Amino acid sequence: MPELPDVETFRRYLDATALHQTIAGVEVDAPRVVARASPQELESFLQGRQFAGTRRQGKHLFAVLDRIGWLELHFGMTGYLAYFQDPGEAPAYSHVQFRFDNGFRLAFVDRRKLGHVAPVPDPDAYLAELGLGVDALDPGLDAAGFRRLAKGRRGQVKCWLMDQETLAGLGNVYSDEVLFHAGIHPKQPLEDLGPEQLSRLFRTLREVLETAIEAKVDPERMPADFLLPQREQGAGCPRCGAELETLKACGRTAYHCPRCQPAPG
DNA sequence: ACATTGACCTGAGAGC
DNA sequence: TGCTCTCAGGTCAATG
Repeated sequence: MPELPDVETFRRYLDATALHQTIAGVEVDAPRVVARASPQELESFLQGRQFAGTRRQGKHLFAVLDRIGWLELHFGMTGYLAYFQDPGEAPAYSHVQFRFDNGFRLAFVDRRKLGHVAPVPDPDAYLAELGLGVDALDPGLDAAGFRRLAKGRRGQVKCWLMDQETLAGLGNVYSDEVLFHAGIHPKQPLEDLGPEQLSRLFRTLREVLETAIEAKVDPERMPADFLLPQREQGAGCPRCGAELETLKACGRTAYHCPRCQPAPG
């Protein structure tokens, strides 16, 4: 689930709920979800501090802590955030809970435990270590920059879109969505796309991500021509009605419309 | 460089 | 109903 639009939605949720409150304690019920530190180290890193703001790069969310660095939140496949007051309201799988001195809590919920939270005392060094590419919504990225990213690269366009070291933020679902709206087959060789097609792909990508964020990643609020709500066996193309097909690309299941996204070659 | 596979975890849904 | 199998929106390491 958590790709760029989802994580951006979590970021706004954190901003709207949990900023500027002193952290009284941290409760961890699944130590494997805490990375780069023990639960005790995480608590001492955070105790007495406040989340002063947030940043996001690709699928990584960072809560900025005054002076001492950041807290990283990565959501794996099933992670999300929940803010509540009564401990009894904690959703199942609330593996890490940040307890604030106003009595509220922010939970990092992650059923499959493939995500993590981690203290980041040195943000610059950590970002360098992550090696993430430019955020897909970075205002400094334009069509020309996007074309430069593709230069000299080969392989299937879907795999390239999902490569976090090139462009950060797209996963299986949104790479499919973008290619669907661009009318490009997932296995289209990147090297066969001309400059105009790449520029159009870039504009489509931006539009899709922004639209998903506006819809708060709720499939019900997405435009009628979105593929995402149709991700199930036997569903029809929201544009032409043809039966959607799946294929394997980069080891993932890719949904596409055989009519709107003709096979290359 | 690029692609595929299995592992990491755990639950949901299908099929028997 | 209960069991077993397959699959799931993310990464990472190992292997062609």
